[in-house]
Amino acid sequence: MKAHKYPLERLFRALADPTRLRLINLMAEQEICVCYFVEVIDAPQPKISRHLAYLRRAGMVATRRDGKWMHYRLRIPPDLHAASILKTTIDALRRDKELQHDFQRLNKACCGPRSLVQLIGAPVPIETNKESIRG
Amino acid sequence: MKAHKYPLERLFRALADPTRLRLINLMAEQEICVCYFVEVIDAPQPKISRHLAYLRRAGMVATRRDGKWMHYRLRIPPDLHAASILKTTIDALRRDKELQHDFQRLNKACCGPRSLVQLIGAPVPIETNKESIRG
DNA sequence: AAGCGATATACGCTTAGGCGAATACGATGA
DNA sequence: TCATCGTATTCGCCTAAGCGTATATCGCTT
Repeated sequence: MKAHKYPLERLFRALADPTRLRLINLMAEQEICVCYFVEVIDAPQPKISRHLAYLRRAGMVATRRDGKWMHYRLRIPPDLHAASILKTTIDALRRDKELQHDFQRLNKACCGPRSLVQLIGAPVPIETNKESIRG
Repeated sequence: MKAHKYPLERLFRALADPTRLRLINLMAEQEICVCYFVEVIDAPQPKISRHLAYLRRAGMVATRRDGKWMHYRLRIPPDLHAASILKTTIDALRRDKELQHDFQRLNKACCGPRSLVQLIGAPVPIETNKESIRG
């Protein structure tokens, strides 16, 4: 990642990609496992991992390992303005039709009948950030 | 400019550049003439014009011609979330030391002794957006 | 250790977009 | 109409960063 002159520049670059916006939308209220990102966004796994790595280098997500599974969650930016921008962004994303479909696919993958063999046994997302992001 | 999947993506790309952040900061409360941008930011004039053109294509600024001079002003995004993000961004920029120096240089160029020959007779910035951006 | 599933990284290619330098354009005034 | 000034655009070059493919790594299980 390039060195940025202003801290906000790093935030805006991280937000300036459609795949990363989808990832952020999915993480808005839940810690999510990579396998669900791949399932919901329906993109090649390396593409998902690369964008998650970008968000991690930008300091926007934290990770938690659970055996073979990696969970990603949003980190609230310490800067109040950055946090406000991120919150407003998430509120805007929630209004988008296609991103609402992402949530439906997430619920189907996580909580519906486990018809997909490769997802059986994968860990279910747990809630996070609820009070800090949306409170 | 690329076609963007989500409207916010266009906003974030426009904000993801240090020169454009400086331009936006300077335009926050005033309509500004290109010659002052060049003077304050102290960059080659084509660089300033290219970034202003980018902001215009992104729908973030409007222009007004006054003889040979071109004035740029911020446009409030019609989308409420985008407007909120822009406002928060401007509030954050105002806290930055270097960007405060930009304002000092602007005041010197506009209102101080006109020691710089090429600025004599250039139009003085007029206030704009006061109630909509900062109200 | 070997094998496997989940995830991360490397590689090669392509494109958006930044830059400086040169040039084109448009309005004014001689 | 011609020169000049302010501004915009074009050109060639370069880098950040996107992509798909292939491969490496890591944790678990046998």
